[in-house]
Amino acid sequence: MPELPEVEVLVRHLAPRLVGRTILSINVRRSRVLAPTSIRSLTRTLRGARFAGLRRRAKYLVFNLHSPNRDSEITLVGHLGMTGRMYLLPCDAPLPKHAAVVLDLDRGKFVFEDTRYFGRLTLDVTALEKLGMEPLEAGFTPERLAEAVKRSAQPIKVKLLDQSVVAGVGNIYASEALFRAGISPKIPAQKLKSGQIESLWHSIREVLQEAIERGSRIPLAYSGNGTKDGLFYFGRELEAPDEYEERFRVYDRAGKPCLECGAMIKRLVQAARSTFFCPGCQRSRRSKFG
DNA sequence: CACCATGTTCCTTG
DNA sequence: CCAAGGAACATGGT
Repeated sequence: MPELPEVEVLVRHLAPRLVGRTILSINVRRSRVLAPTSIRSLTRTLRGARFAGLRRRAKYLVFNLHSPNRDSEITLVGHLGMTGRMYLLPCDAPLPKHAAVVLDLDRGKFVFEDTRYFGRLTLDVTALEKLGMEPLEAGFTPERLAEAVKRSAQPIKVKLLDQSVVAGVGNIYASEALFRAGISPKIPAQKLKSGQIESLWHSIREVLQEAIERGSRIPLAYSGNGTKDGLFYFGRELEAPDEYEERFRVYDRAGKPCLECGAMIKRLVQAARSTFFCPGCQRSRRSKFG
């Protein structure tokens, strides 16, 4: 679920439901997800605080709260890791097996669930300081992308996963963007021509923007017993069948024909992650349109 | 049992 | 100091 588009859709969903709510109590069931914040510190800081805002930065959710007791502003940082979810439930709803943190609110409760517990909900803000450009914002230009990448010998696919360069692109959309740009994932970043950089810049934005738009159209599923509030879910069963076909053009399609040229989509491993690409459309020399 | 999984951080090596 | 590679984290699906 969680790359930039999924987090963006989640933030848009949660923000209006969360802002204005007050935290009555904090229930930490897996303290690892708070690290390096302690249970005591989180509990003391959040009790009585009210949600004032929510925004996205890369794949992070940034919650702003106000504490009336201490008259101070609080920043709470969330990350979904690989399997994290955040949603609102009625206060009497049963908790999922892997609920990591539960915040009881003045109306309902906020649940952070994460089967693998790679995610975070913490007062530690340092991760945000290391992040690079927001690909959908004005500061992201072909020139800045070229500058950020021109001294790296790393394969471009690996470079796209580096959150200090372009923040928010993950393993799925890195493969998808390179496919659309007609660029081989194996090319050393510094060897990209300016035309390819421009094409890649455009593809990154296009792929992310389209995913946000698709995610915004998918109805959210709800956990709990028929009570309809808040479980964000990106399951294929919720998507129209015709849309599922178009969701990814190369990701997880190894061995299937390329929708553009019919060649067999291939999988390779880079930096211990799977990369999917079309050997026909993504040559090492030039972009699709020369 | 084997391998795979939408992510990040830490440690080692060069 | 930096770049790059790999293991670790933890659980579940196929």
